[in-house]
Amino acid sequence: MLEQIAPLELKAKMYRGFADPTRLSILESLRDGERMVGAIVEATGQSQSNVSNHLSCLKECGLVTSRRDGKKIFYSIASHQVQSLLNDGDLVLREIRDCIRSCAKYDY
Amino acid sequence: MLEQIAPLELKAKMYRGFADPTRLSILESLRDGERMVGAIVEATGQSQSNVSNHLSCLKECGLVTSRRDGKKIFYSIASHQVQSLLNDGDLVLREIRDCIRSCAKYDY
DNA sequence: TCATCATATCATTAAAGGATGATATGTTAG
DNA sequence: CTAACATATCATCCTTTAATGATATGATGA
Repeated sequence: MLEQIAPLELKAKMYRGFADPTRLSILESLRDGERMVGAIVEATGQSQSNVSNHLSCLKECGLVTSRRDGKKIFYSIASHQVQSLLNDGDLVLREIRDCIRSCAKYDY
Repeated sequence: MLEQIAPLELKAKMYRGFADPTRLSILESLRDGERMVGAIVEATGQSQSNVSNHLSCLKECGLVTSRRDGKKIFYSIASHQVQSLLNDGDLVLREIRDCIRSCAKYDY
């Protein structure tokens, strides 16, 4: 099954990691450096279980990495390339800010 | 309402344009240059109404632009910056291809 | 004006997706 | 060993999302 998945769908799947507000807020909280789960929970204002759930997926997708230090687990952005994508996202948003604000779809 | 939407949600909203397979295939079909709707329909293999619906949203969000030539409407990627984001997406995907393939979420 | 071409819009439906809250699991100090 | 800390997992539910197919709208040539 998965062997036959087209690159396009893989790519869309990748962008999904950025397209959900909770996930994006997690990634944003990690831009300045690694954080433990508890800190991500505080930074994002989401429930611990929700954050854990999303982190699990982001990690499995390869967008973040983790390391354990005793009871604590630290997460960080997986690569410079992911950071670069986030930076580009900022630039695009700057361009289309007014348009996207007025679009009625995806009213978060 | 919309005035109060946080930048994070705006950004997630922007990434949404890339995270849906149909939308992404539309954007991908435009990377080499502008196309009329009919051609996008062929390139993506989606129904005309579905393509139109997504194009409408992509346009309103500012990710694509359009011009009319008689009966035909041509769409193109809105800016170099959007192209750049697509390029970065390719690079990230290259890095995480094996991981994301194995992730069970978003089985397109 | 009307038929044809090209595209946009709309109502409906089925499926996907995300959050919650309880609970399970892993680590560690006393 | 046990309690406390930190995090992961799970079942459920509600909301959102995308596709379909019919139809509306716009442009044009005869």
